Amino acid sequence: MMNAKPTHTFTNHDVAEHLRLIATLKEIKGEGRFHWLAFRNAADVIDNLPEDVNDIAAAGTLTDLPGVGKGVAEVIEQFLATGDSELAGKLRSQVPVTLVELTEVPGLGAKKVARLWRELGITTLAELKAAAEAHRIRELKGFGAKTEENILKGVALLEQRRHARTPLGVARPQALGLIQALREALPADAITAIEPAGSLRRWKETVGDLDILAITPDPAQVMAAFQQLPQVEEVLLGGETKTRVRLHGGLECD
DNA sequence: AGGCGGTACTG
DNA sequence: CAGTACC
DNA sequence: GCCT
Repeated sequence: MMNAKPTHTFTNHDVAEHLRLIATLKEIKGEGRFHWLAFRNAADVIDNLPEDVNDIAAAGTLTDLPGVGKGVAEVIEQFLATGDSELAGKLRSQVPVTLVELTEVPGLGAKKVARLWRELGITTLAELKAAAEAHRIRELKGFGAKTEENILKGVALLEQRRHARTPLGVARPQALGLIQALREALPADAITAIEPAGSLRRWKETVGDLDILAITPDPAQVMAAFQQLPQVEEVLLGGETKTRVRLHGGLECD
């Protein structure tokens, strides 16, 4: 039986990444929020799908998926068949794809990346680093010395982290440990619900940081307890409803 | 046709 | 305060 | 863009 097992078989994750690429390029291009957000949402849906997106496409029921309408479905079909899409192609001709990695520098979003590109001609991490070191960034309106420092830190972090992501097998037990510790540190009714989020929740093979989500009647109490856990090395940011810390070992956690 | 979250940091 | 970035 |  020649039952068609195409040479180009793409996983749900491949599709999701393609949709994310489109979303980011659209965002850099300056399209309105909801245009690109739709693609990012759809990407998350596909990424978490238990079924194979190839089967769904074959059945012609892509648009039954939440967040997948005519536009996204079209892109998915093209991608599954060719490994690319017209939309992505058009976007690539308008925006350098290398800008996408700049977007991964913490503190840099699409807006800033777009300006760095148009106003300073920066398209790569190396160029970004050079410009920051030469203090060319702070010349831009809305950018300051602090932003420049953060960019330098961010680039360094990215260069390291790129080759040092944490395996799920290490990260998950740590997260579960934090959750348990938090529960034990507080009265039972202080936390309505608490669970891993982000890449942890999506069972990605490696994670860049830990995300934990808690539902509580008293956020301040939980934030305080979180910051005082023994696992915490340094509080990077402490808000009323959100806290970011660095754990012993370097892993960061929200 | 109309809606599409909320907070924290920077300048 | 406005603009931006992130969860 | 997608959903209601």
